[in-house]
Amino acid sequence: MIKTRFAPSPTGKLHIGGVRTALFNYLFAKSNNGKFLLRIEDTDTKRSSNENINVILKGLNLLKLIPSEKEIYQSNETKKHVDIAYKLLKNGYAYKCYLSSEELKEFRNESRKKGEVIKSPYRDNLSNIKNKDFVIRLKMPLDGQTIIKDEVQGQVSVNNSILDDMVLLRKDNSPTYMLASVVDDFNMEISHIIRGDDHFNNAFRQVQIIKYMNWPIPFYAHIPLIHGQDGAKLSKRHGAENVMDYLKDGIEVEVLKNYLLRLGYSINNDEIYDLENNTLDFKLEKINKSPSRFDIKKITSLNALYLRKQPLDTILEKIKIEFNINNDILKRLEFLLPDLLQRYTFIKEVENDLLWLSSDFKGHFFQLNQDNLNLVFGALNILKSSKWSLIELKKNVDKFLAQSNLKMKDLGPVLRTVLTGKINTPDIFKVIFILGRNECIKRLTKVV
RNA sequence: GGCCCCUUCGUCUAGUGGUUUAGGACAUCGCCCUUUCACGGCGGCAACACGGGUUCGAAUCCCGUAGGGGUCACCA
Repeated sequence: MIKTRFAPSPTGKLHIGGVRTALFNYLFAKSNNGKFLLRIEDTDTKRSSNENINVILKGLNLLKLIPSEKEIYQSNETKKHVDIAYKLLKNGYAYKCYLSSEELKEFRNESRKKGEVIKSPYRDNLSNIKNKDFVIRLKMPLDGQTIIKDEVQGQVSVNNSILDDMVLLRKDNSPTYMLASVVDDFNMEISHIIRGDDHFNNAFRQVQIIKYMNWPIPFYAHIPLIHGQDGAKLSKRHGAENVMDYLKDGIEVEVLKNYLLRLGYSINNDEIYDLENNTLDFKLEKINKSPSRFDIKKITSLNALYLRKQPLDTILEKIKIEFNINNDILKRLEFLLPDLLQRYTFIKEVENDLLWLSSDFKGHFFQLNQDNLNLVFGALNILKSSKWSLIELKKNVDKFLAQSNLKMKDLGPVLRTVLTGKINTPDIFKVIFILGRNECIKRLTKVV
């Protein structure tokens, strides 16, 4: 059974890169009739917060990236992690290191200069030192190579000499991420670890624990990071890295997911792939290896495109949920929505139109010059007498314009401004038609 | 600096040795449509990082160089 997991640490908000990782994990699991699990990596008690956990939970829910099972909290698994550390210690695959942080600092400076990895002098020191704090470190193999067959990166090998004896258990007996994550993945029977490229180097070190424990080695897929416009790893300074911000700004969930997917994964030449209603045969090997830049302009235009492609009912439902729509408005909105949608980038733009769509619309006071006043009078006459259909209205207006030796461009903008208070709306005839005779006369009369 | 990865229009990408005058999308520019704003339509600008090989033939394979990124914690 294919099992993937998304394992965020609640030390920050749910950011765009995390969402993409979650999405890939989700898609891959679903494509293979597998399970998508969620594990909260909250072992860093100082930086983790419940608030962030809730943001992650709510965010995934909102994005419809819903785990197959209840989420697991890494902090609840601590005992298992510690047990493994001691088991490794007992079997000679790990050792107690008594280096102080000052000593360690010195070692680091030196090793950095030499381009070597820190070797703790306690690695082979078997004498038991009492009454002193220690950490447990993993005994990395000193020679040979470690090979990872990564589903995205391909086969990559690294000399074991560059692998450091990473800390498994801290001085306070708490497990590090390096240990905890491996143990949890084993216990959760994760078959495929799909995570950010920034973890790639960790894989070579973590796999040693797996080998020492004789556990099955999972498939790895390290996906490239998303970069900001400047080409560097996406971070706070690039503005909204919190997904909630994009959603608040009006990006639709489906668009966000679509864009994130297509950033490094292409489906033919489709700009929008309907993830909701289609099953995608998601293949890890189709993921591009190079990082890509997040382009707010593109995702914005995708949003506009998406609105135009959506069934009207879907959009209408969303509007109804977010705004107060009475029957008056609803009738008009339903009629004009297709035209309106061609003008929107975000659904929330409807708010401006809801104003004049309402019979409560007070309008604005316009000081019209004589020419324009005459036009309004002319229009009033037509509206009072015309048969109320789009065709008849247009016919009568055309007749009036011909008689007055005028063009539509003389009349249209004037009517639009008076009737709607806006300078851009759908076809003015449609506006007039759906507002209705009384409403139009009411609004026009106000300015004469 | 060590190690690892990457490199097609400004950006996201298609392309897996000949079907390619390198295709699409966003952005940008121009034109058309036009009652406004849009939509839409048509068109322009614009890329295989560089240098060597391999081959009858290379964006596609190999090797260098350059550039970019990631990572080097008792953070995750």
